[in-house]
Amino acid sequence: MPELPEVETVRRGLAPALVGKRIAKAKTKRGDLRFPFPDRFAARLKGRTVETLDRRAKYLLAHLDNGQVWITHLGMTGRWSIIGAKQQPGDFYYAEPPDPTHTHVVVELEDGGRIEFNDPRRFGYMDLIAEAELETHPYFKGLGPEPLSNAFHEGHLKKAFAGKKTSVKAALLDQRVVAGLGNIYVVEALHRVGIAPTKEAGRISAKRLETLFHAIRAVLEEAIEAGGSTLSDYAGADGAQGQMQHRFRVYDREGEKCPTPNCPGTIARVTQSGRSTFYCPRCQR
DNA sequence: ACAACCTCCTGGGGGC
DNA sequence: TGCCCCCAGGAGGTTG
Repeated sequence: MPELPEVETVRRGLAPALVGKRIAKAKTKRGDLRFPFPDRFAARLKGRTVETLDRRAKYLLAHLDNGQVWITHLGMTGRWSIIGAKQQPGDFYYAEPPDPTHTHVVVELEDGGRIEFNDPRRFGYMDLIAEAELETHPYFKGLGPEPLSNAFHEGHLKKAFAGKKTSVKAALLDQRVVAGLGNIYVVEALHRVGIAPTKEAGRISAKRLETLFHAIRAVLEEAIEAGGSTLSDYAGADGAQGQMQHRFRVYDREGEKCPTPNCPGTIARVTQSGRSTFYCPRCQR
């Protein structure tokens, strides 16, 4: 799924269609995604105005004018699309609708805009939460810092990894350590700094953790700039595919030559807790 | 506390 | 062409 850069790309694409707009009508096409929709979900959206569209970790947060926050998690294959024909430059209604078989939520805005949520695998979910309960809600309680915010800083990983016997890859996938990383960007960040994904988190020097900190920032920023990564399902709210997949150094590149200058290694694939890890055994230690 | 494994679900790709 | 198996960006849950 959508990791942080993909969710951020969706947020940026969706915002012009949604922020400041009043919801004329919302419709769910089934009772559940990963979880059941909250009670009277569609009725509670109707008539509300979206004040801001934020992101926390991999969640989209639409703050409504009644103190409620409309949450979307995209799961593995969730997409928000702004539907309609582009009439003139600056219009933001231009996505081609994805396969309607898996369109589960349709929201019509009072200005005539329409957005659709599509999710073949239905690992995504939505919820409505009171703003005052956001921080204590199970979705958000315990989430680590936003990696692109000041709350994530050079000393953070040292503190978070201290004494951890788990692999550095598992540690970085743990949303309590730092929020928003997923399989792809963890693997990419580790290659950039030459740390083996299997390395015990608590045994990495402070100096190397500093370089890792910078690599995490860099890879996420680059990915956002590239509009995220499209492997199969992911697309921005305007329907555009991401471009970051062309810049992967190791992800899904098993058997290819290691891109590190002068490294004679070959990218390997191993399984760590059921997920694919790609890395260069030669230059990642 | 932690690792390994399983689960939700659908679709695409490779092998035969 | 078809079938079967494996794999996939998340993440919560259960075991041991």
